[in-house]
Amino acid sequence: MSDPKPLRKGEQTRAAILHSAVGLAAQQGLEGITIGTLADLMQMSKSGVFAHFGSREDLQIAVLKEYERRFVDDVLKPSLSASRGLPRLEAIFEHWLENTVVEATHGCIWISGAAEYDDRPGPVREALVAIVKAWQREINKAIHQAIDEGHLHPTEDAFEMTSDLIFDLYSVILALHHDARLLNTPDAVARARRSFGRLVKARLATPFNFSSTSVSKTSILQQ
Amino acid sequence: MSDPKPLRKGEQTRAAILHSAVGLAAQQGLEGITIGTLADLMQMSKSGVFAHFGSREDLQIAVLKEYERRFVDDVLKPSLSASRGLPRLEAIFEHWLENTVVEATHGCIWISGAAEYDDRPGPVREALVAIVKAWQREINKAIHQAIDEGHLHPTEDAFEMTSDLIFDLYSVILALHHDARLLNTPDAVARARRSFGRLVKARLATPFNFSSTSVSKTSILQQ
DNA sequence: TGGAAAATAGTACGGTCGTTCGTTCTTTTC
DNA sequence: GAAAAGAACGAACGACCGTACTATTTTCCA
Repeated sequence: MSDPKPLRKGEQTRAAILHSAVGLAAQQGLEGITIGTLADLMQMSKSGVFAHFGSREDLQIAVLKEYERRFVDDVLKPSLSASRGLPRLEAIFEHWLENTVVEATHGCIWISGAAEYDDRPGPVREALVAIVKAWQREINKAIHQAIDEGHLHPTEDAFEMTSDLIFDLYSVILALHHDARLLNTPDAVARARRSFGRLVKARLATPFNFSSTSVSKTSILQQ
Repeated sequence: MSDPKPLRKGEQTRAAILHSAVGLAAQQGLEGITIGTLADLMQMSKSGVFAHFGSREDLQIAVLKEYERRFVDDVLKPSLSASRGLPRLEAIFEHWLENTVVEATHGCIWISGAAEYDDRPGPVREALVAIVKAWQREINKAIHQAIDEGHLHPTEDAFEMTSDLIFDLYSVILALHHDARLLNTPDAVARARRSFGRLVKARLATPFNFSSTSVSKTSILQQ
């Protein structure tokens, strides 16, 4: 599984450039990425930076994939230690929320990318769409598990219920990103948590007396 | 009230440029506005276009204000004919929704602008923030009227209830914009309408038997 | 440790950008 | 209808863009 090769120099710098590029994209957007500024940041020549990626477009796609890798590490993987069902769904949302607005971070490039590429066809847009859809499939899985575990109540149309919930969860994150970053609303995080609580509450399998044994003590619902 | 002056030539072209610029911004974003492309669009020289606005930045701000003017005309004003309270709130949401994803339109520049300027200080960002906040104040007013009319139920903390509802309504529009434009989800509009229905239903003053006399027959809740 | 291979630098090219400036054409006013 | 004011043009600027090419330096392995 682990690669024994001692990581050649080129791959090292490539990774370092990619690291800077992700940071740059989080501030300026994917379209804000520039070979020149990246070269300044790395204290390298433009051509030195350029050589590691075939083109600016390939660089942008590489940034998207690197961001996804981090997202999986920071949001999805830690949530898998929570038990299947509602606790895991809550963990996913909480990590997602923190990843979206935490101080160090400068915005989610999926969200800014959505605005940048929704009217601009091409490989970057396609990569972005594929990544977002993959993430929504992960949420979908977690919701279905919560139904299977008897935590959430499926309506007659289970597909509609699930996709509506994904829509609603995503919408809360989008609004959090909007309010926290554009409007600087101080309690945007609290609002997002309350919204999540309402969304789940309305879909609980056993309303108003959901047993605390099957849900973690630190459930978001109890806040 | 009406201006008797017969609208000088310069003001005419300025308005025409602004019209094109709003369309351009809706596709490419405010940062996608370029004096050159605008000049091509208008079949004018770059300097001819430029002369009507002191700078690109002033042009961007002018575009924001023009878009706001249209938004008020297309979303707010038509909703004022619905009766105060929940019917008007529903009308506002419905017009807002249609204005966000209707075919002819190419995205909402407040939403794309939020992603473009959330990390970029300056006059354009300030103008955008002021406009968004003004719109949220309008929603706030409509919600308070719905409470006063006895349609919506205020919790103990009325301020929190109101700002949470604004957050939730805005979030639905953001997710609609995201799903309809980036992901091309075919039934995004239907999902958004259902989400709105749930948001209102959970806050109704008289749950589950809300009299149809005080709410318009075509209430979104009945869909 | 020498020589092939990889990584980085340097330079240049054709574009586009916002903006400036002086000129010319058009509209308005008396 | 002439004079004043306004509107549009055309060319040029400095800056930055992505990319192509060649030269130089560094890294790696036999």
